[in-house]
Amino acid sequence: MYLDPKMTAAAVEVADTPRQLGTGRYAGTRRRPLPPDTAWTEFLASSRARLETLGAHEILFHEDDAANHIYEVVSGQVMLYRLINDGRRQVVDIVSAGDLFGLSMTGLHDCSAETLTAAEVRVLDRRDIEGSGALQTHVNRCLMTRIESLHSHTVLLGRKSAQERVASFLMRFVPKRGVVGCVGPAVGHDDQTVVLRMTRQEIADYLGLTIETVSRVLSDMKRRGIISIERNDHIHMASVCRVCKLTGMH
Amino acid sequence: MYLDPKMTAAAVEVADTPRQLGTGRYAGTRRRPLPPDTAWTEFLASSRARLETLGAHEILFHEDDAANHIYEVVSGQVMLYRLINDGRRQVVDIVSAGDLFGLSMTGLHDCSAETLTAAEVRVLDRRDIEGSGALQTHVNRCLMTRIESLHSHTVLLGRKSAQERVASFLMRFVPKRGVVGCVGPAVGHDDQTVVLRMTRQEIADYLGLTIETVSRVLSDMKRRGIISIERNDHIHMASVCRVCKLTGMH
DNA sequence: CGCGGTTTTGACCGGCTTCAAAGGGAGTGG
DNA sequence: CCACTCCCTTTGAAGCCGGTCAAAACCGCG
Repeated sequence: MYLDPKMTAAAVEVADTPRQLGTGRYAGTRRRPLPPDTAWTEFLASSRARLETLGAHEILFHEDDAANHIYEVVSGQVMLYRLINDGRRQVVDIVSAGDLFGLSMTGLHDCSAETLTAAEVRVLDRRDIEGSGALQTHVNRCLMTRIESLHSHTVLLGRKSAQERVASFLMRFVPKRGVVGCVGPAVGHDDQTVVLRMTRQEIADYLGLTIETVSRVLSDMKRRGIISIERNDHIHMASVCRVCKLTGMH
Repeated sequence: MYLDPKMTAAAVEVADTPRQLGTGRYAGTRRRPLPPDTAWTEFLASSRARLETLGAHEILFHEDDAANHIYEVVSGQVMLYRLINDGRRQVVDIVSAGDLFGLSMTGLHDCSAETLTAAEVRVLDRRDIEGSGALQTHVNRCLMTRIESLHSHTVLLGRKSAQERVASFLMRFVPKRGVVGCVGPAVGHDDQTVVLRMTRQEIADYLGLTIETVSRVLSDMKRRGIISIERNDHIHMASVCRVCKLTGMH
């Protein structure tokens, strides 16, 4: 049911790059919390928007379906993925509370959307937001955030080793570190438990790896005392800082 | 000056995927030409927008620079890239005529921008567009297009072999095929010459490969009669269709 | 012709995939 | 409570793709 072996990331010369860049923040999205957008919240209150409550692993739409609605994650997480004909899958994005998804320029969805966890999703008619400029401003901010997140993920897929990918992935779930902007090495002891609400297969498809490699990297980190795993989806990091150092950003 | 070896893409089971997806179009952006946006063109005419004319390999901004302007490509191509501290580089996007770039949610650019070719770029003040809803609509469309393009690139980096990446890259430059939406196998003979306005290093950094691998793949395609190379940046494809089949989308 | 840059080619190696089998954990039924 | 199944995960062994390092070829250009 599968196939194709594939590649290797590269080490790269940056010969003529003119200057050294700024502080090396973690590659996760450099997002800051969106300020409340009154036009948007008012719209939600008055509109025909409906709130859907979904269980884990429910599909919202498929690639190539007509894109007549846009979606806002209220709670939980949703993954967006693409398939290629021979069965390979790539998870292209993971969205959570406040994120918009399902917008399309072509009229057809360019990927499929499936909940990772139980989730609430607000479904809006595409045309309802197309009219209003004030709403577009909010949509805009969400799109820019997604783009910055995709840029980070591009670097991960193009240039990071398996270990760096898994470490980066773990850091995604640490509040105030990684994704939201690292606040620095954090004083005192610095342990943390993250809950992975994804199967190994989903993680692998997100990180551009195989299920076996993800498993091996986690086992190796466990062996080295960097993490401990309980119940398979609860991962305890003895030192967040140590994991962060493995991401390839420091 | 570099380093890290890296990974392998994966073959993936898609066990519980409910249905077979639609037609396998090429993974390049599924973009269709934007309809003329009168609000936008009027704005450009009346605004303080300035048009900059640049040579090849000029830098517009660096990662972490303040993002006070947004940019519109008028002609030529611009690449966006990120560096990680040890020198690895990943080109995260390549933009051309009509595309906007340099928008940021955080106030700082999340990547650097450098021209690939001689180019004209319109530079707009960030605040000039922030006010107007009508303009946001145009910005929105551009952002959605970029996101769809990034999704395609994510699949390429996460799941494609070196040969598939290079073939996909070549198809990018074939008008009416790949990027803009494949019009099908094309009747009659179907040869085409594309001009690569990028060095091997830039191509490698875009495709998540090394310079040597890019070179080897191209040599191999040449040996097999699929392409011929003249003057190093002119690549003649004997049959576009044949190259397209190597992209991994068919 | 010689020189500096990029590109190509070669030989080797290693990380990740592949293929295969063993190990858990949860649910069901006796 | 235990046996059994199913599914996911982990572990093992082997192979290959692409990276690494190094040298040769190419290509303007002075």
